[in-house]
Amino acid sequence: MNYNSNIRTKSGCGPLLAGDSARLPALRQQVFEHVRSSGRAARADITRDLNISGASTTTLTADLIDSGFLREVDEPDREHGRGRPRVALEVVPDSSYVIGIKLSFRQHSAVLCDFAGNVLATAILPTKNKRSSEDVLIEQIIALCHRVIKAADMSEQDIAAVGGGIPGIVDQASGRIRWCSLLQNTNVDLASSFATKFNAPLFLDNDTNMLTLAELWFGVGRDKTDFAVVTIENGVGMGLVLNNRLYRGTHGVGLELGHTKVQLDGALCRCGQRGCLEAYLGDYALTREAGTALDHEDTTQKDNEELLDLLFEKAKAGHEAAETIFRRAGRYLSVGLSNVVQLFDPPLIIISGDRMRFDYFHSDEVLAEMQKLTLSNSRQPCQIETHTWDDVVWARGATVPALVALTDRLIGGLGTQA
Amino acid sequence: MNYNSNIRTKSGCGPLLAGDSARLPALRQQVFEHVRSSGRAARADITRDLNISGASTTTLTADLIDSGFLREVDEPDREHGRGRPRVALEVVPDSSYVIGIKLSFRQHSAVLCDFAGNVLATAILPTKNKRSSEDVLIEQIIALCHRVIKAADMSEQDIAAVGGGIPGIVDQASGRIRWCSLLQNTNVDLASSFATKFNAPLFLDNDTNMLTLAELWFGVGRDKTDFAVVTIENGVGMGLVLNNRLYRGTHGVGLELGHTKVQLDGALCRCGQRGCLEAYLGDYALTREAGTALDHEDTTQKDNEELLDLLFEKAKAGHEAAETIFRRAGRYLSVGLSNVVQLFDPPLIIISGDRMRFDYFHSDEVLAEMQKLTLSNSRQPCQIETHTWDDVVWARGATVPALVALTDRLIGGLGTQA
DNA sequence: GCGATTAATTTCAATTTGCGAAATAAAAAA
DNA sequence: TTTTTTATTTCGCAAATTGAAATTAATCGC
Repeated sequence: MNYNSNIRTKSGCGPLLAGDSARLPALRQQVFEHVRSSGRAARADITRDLNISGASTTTLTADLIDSGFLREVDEPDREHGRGRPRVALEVVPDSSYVIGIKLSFRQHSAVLCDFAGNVLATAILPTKNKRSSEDVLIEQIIALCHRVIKAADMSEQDIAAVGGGIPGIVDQASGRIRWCSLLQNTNVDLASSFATKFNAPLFLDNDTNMLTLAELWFGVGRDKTDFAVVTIENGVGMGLVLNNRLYRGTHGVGLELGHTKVQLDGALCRCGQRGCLEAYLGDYALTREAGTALDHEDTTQKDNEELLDLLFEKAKAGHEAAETIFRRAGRYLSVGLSNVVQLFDPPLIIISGDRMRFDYFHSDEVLAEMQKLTLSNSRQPCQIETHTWDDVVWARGATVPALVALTDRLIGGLGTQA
Repeated sequence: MNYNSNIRTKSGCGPLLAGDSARLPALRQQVFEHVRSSGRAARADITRDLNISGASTTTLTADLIDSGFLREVDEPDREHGRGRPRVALEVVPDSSYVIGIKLSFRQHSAVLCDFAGNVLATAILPTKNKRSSEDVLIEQIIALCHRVIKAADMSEQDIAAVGGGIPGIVDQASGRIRWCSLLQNTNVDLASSFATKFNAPLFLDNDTNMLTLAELWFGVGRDKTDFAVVTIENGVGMGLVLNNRLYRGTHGVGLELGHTKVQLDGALCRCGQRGCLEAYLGDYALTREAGTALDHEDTTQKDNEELLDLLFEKAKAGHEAAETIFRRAGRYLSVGLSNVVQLFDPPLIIISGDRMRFDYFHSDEVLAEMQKLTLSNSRQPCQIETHTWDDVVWARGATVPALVALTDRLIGGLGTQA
């Protein structure tokens, strides 16, 4: 008999499970996070922005300063009116350090950040373009970490946490990799293996999520509570921030914009379906028509990457067939984006990823077409930004879970969600 | 494009605007809401579920009982093991009452609920099928309210708040109607007008949102933190619950599933675009092909609604052309649903709305096709439920904002979000 | 029926959190 | 220099919560 079962004769109304919704972090942690996100903030700013009393601010900042997490900035306030000048506070950057890494086929990238989020060093580890075993991948990650640590002239002991973004499906809570295009095996507990060989915990997530976090923490997403990030690399992915939090979906499979259907019974996708957006935008989608569009001898002995570049070059030079390929892809991108706008109504979409170097994908035409495809019920058009595809940005996003975990551990009890 | 613009060197890192995210309601209110959502709960349950101390539970419940919001249930606990038996608490239902209404073309519906969410009475006001002026609509609403009040044998003074769902675009915060298919004018401040003629405030929102709230508060959505509701009525709409909250999008325009594109350059939609989902599923989409499919004399002097029913009847009787129309619509519905799954990855989609009476829209074929169209990366398939299209359910959803506002006012200071 | 046991609830004395008001500090303006 | 203005600190105080112990109300084993 279960004596703990609730007495539930009548079933009531209203959402269940409300209790688990994370409590707000303690004020102390909020103050710290506010200073970190502001870069610099005077006590008066904190009082105003967090809507707390000045007395509390004094107490809390004094505590944080004593603990060595904050400090006063000497540099006098540049300009002020009357009254006692405000004293800016800032995060003591060298109280902790974290590493963020992005794993991909061509190369792994890493950044080393201090506790204030400043990048202290970056490193790159070129890799061979094939799937590897878990052991090899771990070795590569550790080699990469050591490389970036060395670049920053530090030691492994200085690193408090590591975050990593991988192309694949991760159960972010457990750190278990369900599937990853870099790995031969599935269902790999990379985080645990890492923990046995390195002096800091590893937090893993899907790489698109990491890029989305990069935009939320360091990019244009900082002042938005909701936005979407669309990535066009080998596949087409999406990350979503809702209410200042990364939304991961139920299965943590990632939000598969690339496999939404834009054409019933359309082009064949490598997932086996027809009409997926990716079947028009993915690299294989572009290159499989290259053979038809270009002279045969041009296409035979090139690898995919070279072929893509050739195709792009031809298109830019005015080769009509080649241009059609890109134009069509751009048109379907418009459809995909307009669907995102219709379904989510975000104020901002950030488009990123390696393939955005093909300007057909961010031409005015694509954007205009997208706006045209979107119901404009007197709404302001959704803002679209195109961002760099620099791997370091992705790696920097990977520092976010590490910073969040670290902050929770050092400063607060209950967590902010990333 | 400035590629480094997203890395601001000295301005800090992390999301800005974090401070404004609503504080949690006071524990007192959490206790009340937990009891209401449980139907009944003993103090020991509250202590466990809310993760607070028993001492607090005693204090808070005593306070709520004193204030007349909760009471102990006499009825002894049916079964318990050793130890002092727990005493169940429940909401005092008749401390306040609210009305919820759904406005539509054929009829307006209303329910009257007590503070515990129990439906005490319902009422319906048939209307003529045309757009009306603001004054007429207000009169109808007030007439409807009085009708449901009378049905419950109460008086206007007993009603503490009214919630309303309308087919249109509402700025839910201000109560201003940007556009509504029932109204001749746009930009109508219905809530203010109502306040001058009725003794309780009116909270307005889009009707799809109200249905979504109904599922969150009274339906299968209660134990999910995230789910989607798809409505098929005249148009195709969507409501989304993320993290136990209704997500409204930036512009509050509603999430326009009906105007996502499922076919580039596809069928013409009444929005002027081509290839919208609604252009295959909307009533006009079905009826415009009826003339071609059926004998001419059958179709001429019927109105849309009759024509639809005739078409459905013929299809069920085996009329091939008629059947194709529904089958195709069902197929596109599959595409739309699978796109929702790919983009949001919700654990549950609830399909509702008047048109679901056509079983072609919830046949096994549609669901099977949808699952087939969805990447199944080892994920469990998204659960799909088809629900009744009863107007009372919508109206009941409309009580939610009223109940929430009331609870905030009576019991807590700061609000839970609906 | 009677003590032992168990679980729910209450009591009570801290403790912690955060605030308002007044005091103090540091600058510009008069 | 004095006044004004703004930032920060000081100092109780009030409210919110909690842990530990006490109390209550039931069952169990004999």
